[in-house]
Amino acid sequence: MMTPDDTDDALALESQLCFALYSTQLAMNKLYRGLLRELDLTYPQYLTMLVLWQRDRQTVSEIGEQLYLDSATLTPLLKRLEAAALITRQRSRQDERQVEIALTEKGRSLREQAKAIPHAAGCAGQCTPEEAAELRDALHGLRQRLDTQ
Amino acid sequence: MMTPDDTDDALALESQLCFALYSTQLAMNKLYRGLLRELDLTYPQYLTMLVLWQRDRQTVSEIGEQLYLDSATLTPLLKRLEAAALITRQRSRQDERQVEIALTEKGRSLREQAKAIPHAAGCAGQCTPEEAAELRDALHGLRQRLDTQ
DNA sequence: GGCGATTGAATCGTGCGCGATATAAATTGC
DNA sequence: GCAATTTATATCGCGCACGATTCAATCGCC
Repeated sequence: MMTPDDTDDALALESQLCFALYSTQLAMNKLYRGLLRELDLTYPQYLTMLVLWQRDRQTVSEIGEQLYLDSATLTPLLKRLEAAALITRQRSRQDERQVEIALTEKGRSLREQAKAIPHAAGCAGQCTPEEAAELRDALHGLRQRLDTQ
Repeated sequence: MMTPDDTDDALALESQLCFALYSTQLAMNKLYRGLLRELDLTYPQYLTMLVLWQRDRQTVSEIGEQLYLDSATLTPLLKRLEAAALITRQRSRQDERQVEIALTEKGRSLREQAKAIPHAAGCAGQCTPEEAAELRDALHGLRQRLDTQ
């Protein structure tokens, strides 16, 4: 049976997946702000460093593909990482349109301090590795379906 | 057995729940940008309207408690909703520190157009209601654990 | 009644995200 | 070989988020 406010329920804030995602991301951001304070990184800067720690020397758009960010976001962010002496930005010789991002020694060595962060975050979320992996995979699945729209 | 790069795996971008959350939220935001274009609302503005459609006449901090946002974010956002003639902002008589936010007739009537959005978003995410509810609850649980840290 | 503490909103500064546009380099087509 | 198109990055403008601070109103306490 259809009640008059079935559509009301659909518009209820707490019933919506999108708000669960939004507010949890806000909380996660807050958590990482604290964890990253002593590394002097913002959360998107940390993600960028993760990408470079996995593979050094990438172009702006290669980094962007992995983070789902474009140059309008990355260029200023990378300039700040450069100002912090964690990376260098240099035009490619082969293709002058591209800018190669490379870690400095300081950038590489920051990785040691960063190693503690995933575990600290896991503790804060009070997730077992299995729970975390399951939720992660569900989110990646959702993102993929959203991306292909 | 411990391999030398166990910690490397922990720092891998795609292995991290936080990045799954981050990138899925970016994708969700992009989806809503499209859906909300004809309502002339941003996504945080839409969430604010959801709060007010559920209960009219709330103070800035009451809205903030539901959205997990503070006045530094809400005040300018609410001023934009006021400029769009969707809400009014008025100092409370009883307590002059508070500002009461109320829907205008235009704000109330926008709800009719918004009714279509949750369903459209559900289709885009290609989730069954059950999947969506399960993921939503898992996220709310995580957020709660993150908040109480 | 008066005064220090608290509360609610606003303001300021910084750093994302991203649509739109610009610019320069490389590639394609003829 | 050169004009037209495409590609990679940068720039601009706007709207969040949020830490830090300010300011006025209210509360608590004597």
